[in-house]
Amino acid sequence: MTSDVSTDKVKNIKTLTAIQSEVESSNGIALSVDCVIFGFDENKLKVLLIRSDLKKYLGKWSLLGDLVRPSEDLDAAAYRILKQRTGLSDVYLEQVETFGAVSRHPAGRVVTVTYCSLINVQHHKLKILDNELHWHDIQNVTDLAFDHQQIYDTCYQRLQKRIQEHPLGFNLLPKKFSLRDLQNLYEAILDTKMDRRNFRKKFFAMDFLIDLDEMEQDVPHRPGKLYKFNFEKYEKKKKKWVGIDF
Amino acid sequence: MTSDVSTDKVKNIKTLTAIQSEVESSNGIALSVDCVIFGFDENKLKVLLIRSDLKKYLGKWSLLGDLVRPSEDLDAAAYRILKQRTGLSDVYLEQVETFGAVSRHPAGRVVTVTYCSLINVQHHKLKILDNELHWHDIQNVTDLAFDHQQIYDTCYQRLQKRIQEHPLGFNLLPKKFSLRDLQNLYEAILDTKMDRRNFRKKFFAMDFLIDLDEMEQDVPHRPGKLYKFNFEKYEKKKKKWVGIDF
DNA sequence: CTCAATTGTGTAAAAAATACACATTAACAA
DNA sequence: TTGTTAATGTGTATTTTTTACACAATTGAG
Repeated sequence: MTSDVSTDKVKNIKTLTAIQSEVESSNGIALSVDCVIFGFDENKLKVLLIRSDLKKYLGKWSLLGDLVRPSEDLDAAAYRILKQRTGLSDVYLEQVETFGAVSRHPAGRVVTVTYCSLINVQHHKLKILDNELHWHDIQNVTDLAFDHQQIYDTCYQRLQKRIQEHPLGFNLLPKKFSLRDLQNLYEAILDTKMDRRNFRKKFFAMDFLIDLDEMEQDVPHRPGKLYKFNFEKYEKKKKKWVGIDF
Repeated sequence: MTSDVSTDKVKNIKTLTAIQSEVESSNGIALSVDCVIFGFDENKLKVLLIRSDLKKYLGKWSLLGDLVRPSEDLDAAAYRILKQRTGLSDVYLEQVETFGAVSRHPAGRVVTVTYCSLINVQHHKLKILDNELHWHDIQNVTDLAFDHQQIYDTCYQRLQKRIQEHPLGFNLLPKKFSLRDLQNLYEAILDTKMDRRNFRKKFFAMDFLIDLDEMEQDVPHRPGKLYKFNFEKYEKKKKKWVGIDF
């Protein structure tokens, strides 16, 4: 883990204004990566946004992104952005869609490849030192800068779909969690209520949970058991995986 | 319908060599679109490929693609390629994934946005006049130029998945078809055998088939009924659509 | 007229999803 | 210490969905 992300930011992260000048000086199509970074905290699904520094979008929030460097793989660019902004590496990242309407960016022709990322807010919490960067409840994500609202909507829908096919949710939880935590997460992402007994049945049947023989602490009621996710077992089964159903 | 696609081609379609010089003269990242165009003929799933004209890939087959023009939307570029190559417009087209490894193209940095397209071979049949362009059985698609094998594999997997969630198969069939045709199509795409009775049951339950009160002609056995697909009804239901299961 | 090939149809069995209730545990307040 | 609160942990019956499976009817060909 790096010691100070804010320093990195000042040094390495281009502002949108800087991007603008780069795009203008180019005579072709510029390529960027934008990340929709999801987190889960206080039983709410959150997304990490930054304030736009373009005049046109003054005060609006936007996704985290940057231009792709000439000798950088696309995925590497997405990882770089995540690392710079959250200090986290080794996180879940999935390419979602590429947006390339001619006039989507006021600075010129910028095509953007978008990625969806799931991170564990506990691990990341202390590293946001820039007050222009905030976790937003997904309820309140409206009217983003550029075409970022559309991008965000697409990524959120993708997340909803993917989490019903693969147990990705674990990427959003701390290492140890209770089944209630897990269900809260699924209910937050899918925006539904589920039957507690059937939910447990389904997850136990999947057989990806390792019982830690520990209990929740400091809860004002009967504590639940804690589990961790069996990533190895999932990776093995993933090839043949057809899907979960909720 | 345009009268002569081959003329269009000579005038408008860049060769890969031409792309190469464009890429080399640029100092940034070039952006292209590649299309995986699927067809269905003689009960086999086919994909449209063209011979590479790059020395490095001499004799190998590659996907149909072109550079994106500076003032052209991404989707428009994909439609343009389809129109130029098949003469067809108004076809099913879906963006699949963007490939951007630094050295994926020998001519320089070219990031490519890939699209999957489904077309009706009957409508298109007469328009291939270029003998460097061919329909290939999907069984025989191996060792494509560039990273096109990977791209093709990704698109084929996507097709297999999508066709189990949405009734896209109709885009590959003629307007009138029998249930046997439909089942042959699904069996070809998914590479499985299905129970005839259960297959029929499932499709009738979906309620997207319009009985034309016509019969197959010139078959050496009892002829089957012909149907057409109810696109309007599907479009209405699509919003709430969760998925078919096969 | 018979043969070959394929269509069209229904039902029973198995599997999966859903609905639903009560005893148990720990923290806290009285 | 005891009762209250708020949640955990568990099993079964019902419904729905999926699967497996067989036989009569139709057409063209010989």
